[in-house]
Amino acid sequence: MRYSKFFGKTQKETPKEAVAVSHKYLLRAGFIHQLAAGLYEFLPLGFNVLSKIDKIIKEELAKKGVQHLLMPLVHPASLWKETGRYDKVDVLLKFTSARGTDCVLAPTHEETVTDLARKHIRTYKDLPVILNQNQWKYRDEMRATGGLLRTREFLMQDAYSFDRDKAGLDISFDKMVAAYHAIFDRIGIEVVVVKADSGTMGGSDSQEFGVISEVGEDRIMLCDKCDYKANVEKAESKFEVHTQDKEMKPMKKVEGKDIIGVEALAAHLGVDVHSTTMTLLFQADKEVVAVMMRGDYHVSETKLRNHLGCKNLNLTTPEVVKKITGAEVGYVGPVNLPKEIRVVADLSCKDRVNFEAGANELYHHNVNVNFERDFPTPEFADIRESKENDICAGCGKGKLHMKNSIEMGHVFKLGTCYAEWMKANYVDNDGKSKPMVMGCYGIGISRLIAGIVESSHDEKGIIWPKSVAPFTVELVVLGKDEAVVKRADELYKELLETGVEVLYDDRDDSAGVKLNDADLIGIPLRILLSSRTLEKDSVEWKVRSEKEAEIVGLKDLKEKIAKFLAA
RNA sequence: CGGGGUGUGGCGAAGUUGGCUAUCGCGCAUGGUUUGGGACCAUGAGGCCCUGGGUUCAAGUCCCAGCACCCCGACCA
Repeated sequence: MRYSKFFGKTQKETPKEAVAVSHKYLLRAGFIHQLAAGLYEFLPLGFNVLSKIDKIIKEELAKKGVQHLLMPLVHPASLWKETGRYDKVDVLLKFTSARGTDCVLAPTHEETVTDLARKHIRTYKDLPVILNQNQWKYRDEMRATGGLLRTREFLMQDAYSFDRDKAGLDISFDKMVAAYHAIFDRIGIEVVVVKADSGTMGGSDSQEFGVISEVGEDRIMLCDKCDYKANVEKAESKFEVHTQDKEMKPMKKVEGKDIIGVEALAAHLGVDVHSTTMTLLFQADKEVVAVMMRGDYHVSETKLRNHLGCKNLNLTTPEVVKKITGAEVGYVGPVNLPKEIRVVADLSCKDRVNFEAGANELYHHNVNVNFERDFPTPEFADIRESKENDICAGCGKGKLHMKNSIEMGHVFKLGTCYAEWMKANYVDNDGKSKPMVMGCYGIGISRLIAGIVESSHDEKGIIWPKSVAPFTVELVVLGKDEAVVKRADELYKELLETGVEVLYDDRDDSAGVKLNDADLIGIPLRILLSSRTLEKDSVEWKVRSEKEAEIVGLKDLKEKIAKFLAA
């Protein structure tokens, strides 16, 4: 392609809305254009990259026996009512068709694929099967950010496995995990796999594939000694154990008006932060639950939600706090709570003696509080969010460190929940009808583009891995000299004939403009022809990811390119 | 959805207590001189100053309403 005729040129100045590096470069280099908040057009450069990734994914999945299909983006609302997700998924865009049918724009395709399965799979002989599509998704997020990092409409690879039983699911799941590693390896991007929460997807096991990056919205914990990795929501760690008093002291009520925060409170009371207690009231579905957390830790709402087995979990309103405890937020404690309130304490609270807690009385705290003597011993559970430098629960030696990560892919073992909601059954070899066991597997393809740029760029622009670059070679001609331009035109045609994807910068612009644009766009190999190189019957050879350029004879060029591409 | 901010040629910006023909840089077009890291000169094109109301002799500027976008937070199968 001749760059002079190419649609979507570079721009020198960064549009002000862009903050993330990938967003800046992708906009400036002409890969994408923003239509509206969270909605992007893929220009020819961007579309090329998208297509490359799309192809790699499909090929790698096919190798594992995955079958490709395509399902609609518009779904009848009735299907979503079957699983109950019509009212539960709040990013769901609902609309009424011109004919008056209630519809949704698909944020994911469990409903449609399960519908297909129940209509086409009859016996255990039809199982296992894994179906995949690379299809657009629409999620009406409250807020889109960071260019392609979080959009409302995005291309997603989503696969769904159907098995006879849990053992079969494990095999399908492992197959997909292996395929994902093959995909990311082939693209040439380093991913970190962490244990994650399955969220409202339901199901048990879940893993996230992420790229470590400061702009990532996910927080993951990595152990510096072993290979333990987990999403912060899920990460398990050992808490610090402090020596405790041998004897219980009498409980005492102390005033602490306008003392905000555990640090200030600990200082005010003259106690250690770890002996203070945050008591929080959560609305867990219909029940109010009191949660005790040691002052130096925070509650992981994910862990708490999983422990309680509830769907919705939120802090209660200040009105509810007042009604239940008689005090304001900030002075809640376990002592004298109404008997019917369930109390869950984090494991870090266990075995403490003479600790502090709110007194359920405005401006007052209790010190020297003790379990059993002052209030019934609550249930204990790990509901603590791990923090930087916590001791790893995996090896018990290393420290956990927090990193931000961009979630690229997510795999879930769904189990039978969708099959049960939608009656997707098969007849097993014992003649009995059983629900299919499902898994689902997704990669955000458009987000992956941003992830690649985030992890592969320099101060001049993007550095595309060969596997997904929009073109593999950029041919640059410098100067207007007729002989040079003529030779460059010829070379361009020769390269095209060998099947190399070439972007030919034939513009009548200065060297600075063209070289800077080439750096920005980030095509892996740059071949430059000028009167200077032509004199020596050669070209300049510059690999984008390397610092130094070299001179290569024109007659050796094609062979060298072939070698470069094969490497 | 709560809080904050911004809307001025394609991009980035300036525009004072309301006051003359809306300004600058980049980009674009034409001609010329240049040509290995964002060249120079000359000429030129390109504007519903987000939209709609209002105040005023006079509105890009003030007031009201709306729309869009951005940032922080909540949300994110």
